[in-house]
Amino acid sequence: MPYLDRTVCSPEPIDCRILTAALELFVERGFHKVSIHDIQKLSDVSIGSIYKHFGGKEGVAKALYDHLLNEFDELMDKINQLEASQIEKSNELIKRLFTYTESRRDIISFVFHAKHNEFLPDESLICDEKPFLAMRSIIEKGIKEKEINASNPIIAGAIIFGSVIRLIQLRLDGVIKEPLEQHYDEITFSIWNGLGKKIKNEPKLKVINQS
Amino acid sequence: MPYLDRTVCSPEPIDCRILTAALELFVERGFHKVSIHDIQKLSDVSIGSIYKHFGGKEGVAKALYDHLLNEFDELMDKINQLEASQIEKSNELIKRLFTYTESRRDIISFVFHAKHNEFLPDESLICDEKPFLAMRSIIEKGIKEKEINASNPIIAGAIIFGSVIRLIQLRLDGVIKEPLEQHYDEITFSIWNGLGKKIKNEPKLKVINQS
DNA sequence: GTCTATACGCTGATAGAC
DNA sequence: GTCTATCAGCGTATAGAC
Repeated sequence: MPYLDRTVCSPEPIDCRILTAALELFVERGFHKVSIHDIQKLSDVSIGSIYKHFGGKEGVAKALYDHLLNEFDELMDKINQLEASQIEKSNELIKRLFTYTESRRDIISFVFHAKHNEFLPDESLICDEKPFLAMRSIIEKGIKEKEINASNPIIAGAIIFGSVIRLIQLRLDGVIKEPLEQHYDEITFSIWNGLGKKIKNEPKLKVINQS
Repeated sequence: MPYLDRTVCSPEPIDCRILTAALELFVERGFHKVSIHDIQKLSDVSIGSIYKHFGGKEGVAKALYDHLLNEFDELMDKINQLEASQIEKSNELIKRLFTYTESRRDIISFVFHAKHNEFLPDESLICDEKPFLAMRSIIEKGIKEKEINASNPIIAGAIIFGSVIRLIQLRLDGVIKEPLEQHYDEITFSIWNGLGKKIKNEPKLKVINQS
């Protein structure tokens, strides 16, 4: 996957150099604490060129956002092409996200850790973007096919990927010391089978075991 | 609970007026898009006074942060005084958070939706603050007392409260249309009993039913 | 303690040379 | 297409009157 990477592309095209530098800075300091001059310095591309290519700082952020969402969407396509149950597809996604959290933390950080609406005001919510709709659609199918036991796909999605995103954030913040891959089995098991022991609604549990 | 509230305190002390206005603005636009002049206008307190009281915009944000964390900490104290299992305590917290999300969305938004490290650089991570440690401690006890079935309290906490925080965010963003209280039963059930139907590790499920 | 007016620096943006 | 020099505006912070 041709992710933006400062170390890989050496005589990179100029717009790639800009985006790569911007990603690094945005993740490190946050959008608002990065100036055009900072991007200019790190990318070694003149301010004029930055304006020519992207029309300003917001334009750089938007291009970066679109580019990374596109990469993420391609990943979702691959996952959707798998011959697998919806839960297996979800788990594959979780595994890949954990791997990227270690290998490309800047990308994961920008997509999942940033408050995009603060610097992309016109942008629709990230959860309405294509790859996130694909995620939701997996959950919907899972519910329809009685694989996932929930009444509402949005809520089910929030529970599943809320957990995953939180784990990723804690890992990025250094609260979790070990790579998340290491906890993959426990996490997916917990998500799909629950953490609880004391069960109030006994009847419902039986539904879970049935079929 | 004496939360900051513009409508309640009418001839408020000056510092309360500043904090209340700041909270409103920070939540609406985000910290970086609010200027001292904006706070001055809304609070109707002069810039000089704002500097005297809080030493600047960051100072206002820090005071707000401390104040709200303190309120949250008092809530955790109350919950910890309940004669209840750890799961019941967690559920009580979840219920209260859902209620506040409807009644005091600004507070919830500032505490859970903001990226504090972007404007409070020296501040420790929010998950290391007192009330969050109290949350973690509930989980730890739950695991020790074999109430919660997990090996690692941080991961268990991430799964439980990651879900909850995500739901709150989706509610604040308007993606979830109904008040979360309405989904409380389904959510807590899903969190504690899992979403999955196909269970790979049959043995572990039996452990869940036991005792 | 509270306020107003002002200074200064930084940032985004442009114009024009190469 | 790429760059440099420069400008205008905003936002923080202060000094000093009341």
